[in-house]
Formats: sequence, structure tokens, C-alpha cells
Amino acid sequence: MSNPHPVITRFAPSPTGFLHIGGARTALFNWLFARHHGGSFLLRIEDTDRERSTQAAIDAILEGMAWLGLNPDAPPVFQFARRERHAEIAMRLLAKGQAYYCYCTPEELEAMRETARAQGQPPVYNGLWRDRDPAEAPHGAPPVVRLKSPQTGSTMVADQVLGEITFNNAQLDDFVLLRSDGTPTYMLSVVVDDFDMAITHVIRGDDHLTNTARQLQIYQAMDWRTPVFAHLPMILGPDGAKLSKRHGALGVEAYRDMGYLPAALRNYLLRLGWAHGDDEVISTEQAITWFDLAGVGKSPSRFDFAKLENLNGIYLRDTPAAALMQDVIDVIARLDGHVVDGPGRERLEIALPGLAPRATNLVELAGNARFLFAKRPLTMDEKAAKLLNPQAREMLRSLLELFSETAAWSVDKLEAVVRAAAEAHGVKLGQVAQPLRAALTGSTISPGIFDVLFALGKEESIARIKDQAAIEV
RNA sequence: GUCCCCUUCGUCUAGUGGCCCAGGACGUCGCCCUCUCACGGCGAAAACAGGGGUUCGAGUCCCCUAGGGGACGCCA
Repeated sequence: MSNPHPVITRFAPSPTGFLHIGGARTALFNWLFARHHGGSFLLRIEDTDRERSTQAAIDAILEGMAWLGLNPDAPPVFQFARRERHAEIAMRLLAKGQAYYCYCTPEELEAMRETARAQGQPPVYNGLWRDRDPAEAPHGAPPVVRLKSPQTGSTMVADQVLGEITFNNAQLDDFVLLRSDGTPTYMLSVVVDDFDMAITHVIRGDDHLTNTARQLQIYQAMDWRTPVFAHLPMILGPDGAKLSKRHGALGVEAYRDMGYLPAALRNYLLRLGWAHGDDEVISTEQAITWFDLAGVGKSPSRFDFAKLENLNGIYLRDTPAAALMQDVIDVIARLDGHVVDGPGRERLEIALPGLAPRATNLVELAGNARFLFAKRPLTMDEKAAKLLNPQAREMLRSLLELFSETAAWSVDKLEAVVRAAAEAHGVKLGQVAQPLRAALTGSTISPGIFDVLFALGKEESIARIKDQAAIEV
């Protein structure tokens, strides 16, 4: 089945930094929209600012998107590589009388804005060279090319999220198309690229809203068909202020390092500014079938780590332990510099199903797994040390005997043995389990005690119990 | 300064004129479950920014005010 008008979306970051959370959401929405409509999702690297664009940033963006599972359907387009084409359009506009050369110096422009501002006017270019005779041009000063934009009337952005928004053309000046060195500006490049790439839907942050009005004027001047626009409200920091490094303006790799799962982050980002009734936990497959622009909210939202954390916990619980193994091993290697292999890996494999549901992120999970690889004798944390009083150690000594005689080291068998011991001593299970937990893990918190015994194995368990039982107080 | 946008519990949001003395989720608090911690279950507190209209009836439509955000570059 071929669609005569396939949906084509794009994500167009400038490679001046990592892929931050707002960009990630923009990419996600574009990706979902394309998937939903069976169209394609493209990536365009807007690297026309040669000063600030870096290869490191390009790599970070590519890696971030790959990690999030938002791969484009075609190799990325590098905007700077298309500068000849952009310049060509500027020349066409010039030839059509829709653009003109402007010889103003930066100082003149600055003075112009100051004056306008002082008079309560919009601080825009006043069209000084719009109708001025080029013969008056100063020598040796290479000009910029400006769009001859309409001076009266208004420009309306028909936005899928915000509705119809009208800008007074007096507010929009004759912006620069080509710099004095002949390179195209963002404003021109975006329009030409979106047109050439046959982008049908431009979904981007609402900080671009006024840019859209300007860009519409280029479309009009070229008599080009315009894409559908949708502007997403911004993501703010937890305090309602602009997202800064202090909050969530981190690269997505920072979220990876904090132990978040890509699926959880996708789900969180999806719900930030978009809703489908009361649904909260939404799989990517479900998101693809449900996603639409009508569900996008109009108001900016704040980034809330607590909710991300909660969602991540849900995904952590739902992910099969086997699928988590490598991630956990990687985190342990990164955090502790400890290579998990051999018997350690075996222990982790056994303990993971008990560990994963108790953590909300991989870093916490790795921390909770630490006892598995600890060197004997274990160091007790404060609560564990306090727990191991003389009576507790006495209890450990009697358990030691029972465990030595336990041939079949299985979770069921161990549970039977420990329960029987508690009953024999006339105490509740907790009275036995807690000292045991302390001796085995050095902590008062751990997965189920029988799982811990089983994961550690008979030899190691007995050795650890012996370490603590032997201490006479 | 000029222009644009936004405004429901602390946070994310449902709600498209009567179904709302406003629902869900996170967070918070209480209880239950329980070998610890989580999970889970049950319950509680918690919001339509303010003021005017329109209408038989407004969280939902209009206006004003206030607050927040954004844009005003030879950056993107």
C-alpha cells in the first residue's frame, strides 16, 4: 500500500552541545508522529554556525538518539553541506526582487535597535537599504542579503497545538538570509531544507514560534507549499524557571548514567506535554498507535525527577532480569571499577530477580548488589552492627550447625530450615532472619533472606556467618 | 521596551457548556500485608490564578488584571 503523501518529520538540532531533555522530547514526538502515520523520521544536523558546531556534539546527539531508540530513517543531512543550494535560493529571491543587499554595519544596527526601543517601537531593522540605491553602497563593505518582507498586514501561523496565531508584519523585520561572507543563515537554510526534504510536519519547540512567522514569509516569497506546524510548549526546571544545568538540562547520556532505562525515559517524556486520558504507563508500541498532535497540551511543564524515578522503577520491575544483566554489570564496572565475572556473575544472575524490583534505577540496583561481591570479613553498617548482639550471634551459631548439615542448598529447603530454627527457639522468623541478613550482607536491607543464602551459595554463606558468629562480645 | 503564548491538587495531567460540591498518576501522610527493604492493597489531605461578562447553566466561551514562559542577532 503506497501513500501518495507520506508523512515526513524531522528533528533538527544544532550540534553545539549534547542532546538535552527538551530536544529528546522533540525528537520523540517527531519520531512517534512519523511512526504513527507510517511515514519517515529524518535527522538534520544544523551546523551552519561553524564557530560553535563540533564533532563531539554531533556524536553526542547521534549516540543519545540511538540510546533512546529514536533512530532516523535515513542518514542525517548536514545543513552546512547544502549551503550552495541555500545561497542559490537567496539569489533567486534577489532576482525576483524579494530580497535586497544591505550594507549596514553592526554598529548601525545596534544604534537602530536602541533608537526603536527608546521610542517604544519593536527593536527591528528599519529597512534602511530596502529601497536605497545600491550606488550609495560604501566601498569594500560586503553586504548581507535581507528578505524584503511584507511591511503591512499580518502573518498567521496555523499551529496544530496553539491554534491560529497572528503576527503583525510590522513586528517582523527584513531579516538576514545571507551573511556578508555569503553563508546562509539558519532562517533561510531551514526553509530550503524542509522544502527540499519534503517535510510535511514541522514539530519543534515553541521558542520557534516567531521564527515560524518569519519563515512563512520565505515560503510565500518562493511560492512554496508550507508544511504543517506544531509547536511544543517548553520543558521547565522543577522550580518553573528555564531548564538549566542545575536541573534537567543534562544530556541524555547523563540520564543513562543515573541509571534510567530508555523505555522509562521515553514514557516519561511522552507524558510531559501529551496525554491520552488517564493512561500513565504506555509502551512504545501503544504510544505509536495513540500518538497525535491533538493530545499535546498548550502549557509548559516542569521536569519532575520523582515521577521519572517512579516510572523507571516500574520498567525495572517489568524488565526480565536476563535483559538487565549487562546493564548492571556495566554500571558496577563504571561505579566500582569491579569486573563481574565467574562466580560473581553467577551470584548476580541468581540474585538479580530479587534485586531489580527493589530498585528504582540501575545505580541503586548496582549498589544493592554490592554485597554479593564483598570481600570477607564483611564490614557491618551501623544498624547491622547494632543488630548483632550476643543473642543474635548465638542464633547464628546454631544456624551454622543447621546449614552445615543442609545438603540440598535450595531456596525451599533453606526456608524450611530457617523457619524450623525460629520455631525451635520460640521466636518469630524476623528474629532469625535479621541477624542472618546482617551477617550475610552487612546491612539490614536486602532481598529475601532465602534468596540471599541461595545466591551466595553454601560455602560463602557459612563463611560469612562464621565471621560474625565467631566474634564474642 | 515591543510582540506572542500559557494559567485545573506541590508536580504531570483528565476535562472540548449540564455526566465535575472536578477524575487519574507521582509525591506526601495513615493503615494493612510482611524475614528487612521494596512491591502490592486500602484510605486521607491536596486544584479550576483573580475579577467581570455571555448563558437557564462555565473548569469549559468572551474581556480585563495578575503571574509565568518565549521571541526580538550577519546564533540556531
